[in-house]
Amino acid sequence: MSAAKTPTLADVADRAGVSPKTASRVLNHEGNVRPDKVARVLAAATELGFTPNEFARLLRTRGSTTTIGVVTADIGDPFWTGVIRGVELAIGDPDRDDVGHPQRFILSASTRERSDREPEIVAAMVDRRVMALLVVPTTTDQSYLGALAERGVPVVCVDRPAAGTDVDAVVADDDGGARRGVELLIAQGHRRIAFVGRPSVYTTAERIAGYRAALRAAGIVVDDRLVHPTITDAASVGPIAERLLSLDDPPTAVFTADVAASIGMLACRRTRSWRPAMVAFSDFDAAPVVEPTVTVVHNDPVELGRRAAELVLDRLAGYTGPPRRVRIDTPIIERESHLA
Amino acid sequence: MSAAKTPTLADVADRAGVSPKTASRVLNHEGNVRPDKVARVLAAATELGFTPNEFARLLRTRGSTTTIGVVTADIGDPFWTGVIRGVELAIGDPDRDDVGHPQRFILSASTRERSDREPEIVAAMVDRRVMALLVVPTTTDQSYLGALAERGVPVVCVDRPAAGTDVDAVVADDDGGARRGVELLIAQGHRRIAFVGRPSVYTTAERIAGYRAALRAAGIVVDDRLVHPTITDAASVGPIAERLLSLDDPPTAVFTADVAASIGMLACRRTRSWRPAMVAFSDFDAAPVVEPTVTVVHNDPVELGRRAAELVLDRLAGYTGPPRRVRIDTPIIERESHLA
DNA sequence: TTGTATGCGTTATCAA
DNA sequence: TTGATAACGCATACAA
Repeated sequence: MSAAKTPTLADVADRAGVSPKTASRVLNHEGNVRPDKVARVLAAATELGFTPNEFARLLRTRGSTTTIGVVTADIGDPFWTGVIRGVELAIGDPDRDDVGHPQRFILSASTRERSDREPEIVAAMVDRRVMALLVVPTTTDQSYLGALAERGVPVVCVDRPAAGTDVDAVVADDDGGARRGVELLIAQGHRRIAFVGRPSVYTTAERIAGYRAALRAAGIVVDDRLVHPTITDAASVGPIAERLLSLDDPPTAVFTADVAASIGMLACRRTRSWRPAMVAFSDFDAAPVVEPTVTVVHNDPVELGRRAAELVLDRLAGYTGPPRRVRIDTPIIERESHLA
Repeated sequence: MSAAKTPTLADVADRAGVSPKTASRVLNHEGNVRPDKVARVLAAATELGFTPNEFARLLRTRGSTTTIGVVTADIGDPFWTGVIRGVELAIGDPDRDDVGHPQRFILSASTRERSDREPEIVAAMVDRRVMALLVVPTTTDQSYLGALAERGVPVVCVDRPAAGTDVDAVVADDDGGARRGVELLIAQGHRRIAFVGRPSVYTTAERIAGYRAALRAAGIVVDDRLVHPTITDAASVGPIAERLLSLDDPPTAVFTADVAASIGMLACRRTRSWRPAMVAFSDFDAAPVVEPTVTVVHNDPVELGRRAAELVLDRLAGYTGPPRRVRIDTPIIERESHLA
């Protein structure tokens, strides 16, 4: 509205009766300025409401921003906002050694259904000179990220490793977590254990692998009719439960591979007479308060984001070693639902 | 690592054998360039891997970014990430009339415990020339936002109105929602109804107001020993439940004012023999699947964020009217827990 | 301690 | 259709 042109450093200098350079010195606390001029410049800056133009500054200093780019998959899933929360926590952590760092920001965008936009979004973020990038890979090829890392932009993949290139990555122990979860059910004597979850390129595959490994180790043959990595939301668990129940030899236990599957399964327990034992991948708010309380494999998006941000901060702090892989533990939280 | 200097427009122009301006024309699709030169420039840009320096461009064009700044309170609360999700959805909505808009981003930061940082963060975002600002007010005075709005930066407050200035705001119907929720309990014959929730400047006050209004309207005198806007997390509900139960005349129903209170209350129901009727403010994943299913006042952070972003987009599209207040409905979702 | 001249990478102006 | 030149706002090098 008001066209009141944003005041520049030159305006401040004029008003203070000094040269632009002196004003710059004052505002950047370089010292070597007479106290009275310091006062005049400061006063002028306040009166004018001067705020430095970050673009001009960064253009001149060839610096990068204090911003970390975060590219997630569909933002509709609270899991990814949990990751963002973890990044927030890490970059604002006062315990890190680089105290007095400037305010850091998160520049976020999600690919939303169209994973082909992933490279575009990354490119746009690089144009905006983000100081680092966190990417949840959704495409089948992240080789374009390698070029970035070589250009000196720290890149970390989250939740899944990058395909086609070797960059830092933070992933959860999907395989091991699923395996331990299913083992818990096997230890209760179950031999017919269903797998229910949503389809996903990497993580679901890993969890299915863990599920199969646990069964194989126990000498149980995998029945593919029990494996349903096909749900879209909690509601879609209902029909799957029907099909499972209609089998000659229905499962006596269920491993739910994500929160949606778990919520859906709980709904089935309520509305149907079916009461299978249950272990869930990913903890959720209600798990400790429903009846029975739900035993889960803890999969913490916040921790994922936090560790990823820490890898980034390490690189920004000077680490130049080879790409690192961090695997976040997925410990079992034993509650009641795995008991027969 | 590799110091491979980022190629500039001049580099592209050199390689294509044209002037920088011509290269610029081509890259910005300004037209009026001979086809063969267009091809040469495009080829050179690709070969060099040229990406424009956004800072230089914005400096020159005096433009603002395509970024919306979002300042939230403590990012530890999933409610705020829900708001961010809503903003994401709105700014990426292909149904809006401004199709073909450039990739828009969210620049986010949270004040984390220290609400005094709110103005600093806003200032830093303005220095970064965000095209608009969404703020969840945490301080007691947002008059500094008024100046911003006058400078032409669209500002929208989310969840709570700004104090000390009149800017766009999107808030939930906290008062009405709480009132309707409590009325539901009164209709079931309850007259001793407790209020449990976390302290908060604005929203909790509104919800308590609704709670009181409902009681007053029913001729029930408010007993302050039943009002506990003091929890910090779900676990802190336990001691409060003890105190409520130790009263001569314990409540027969509870209104939980936020998700933490609701989860905490569910835990109390499990671990104690106390089974009060219950209505909760804010829906949560497990509400439809616990026993009994929880009747809630629906408070949708995603909708809050979405509407806020829409106000912003309206202003960016040219709306220059007076500040608007949007109140998001908080409809009751009747399930079972309100029944005695 | 202070100021002048120059350049960062891009676009705008205007003349050719 | 093209290109030389200036300017955006700031910081750096170098002088004074």
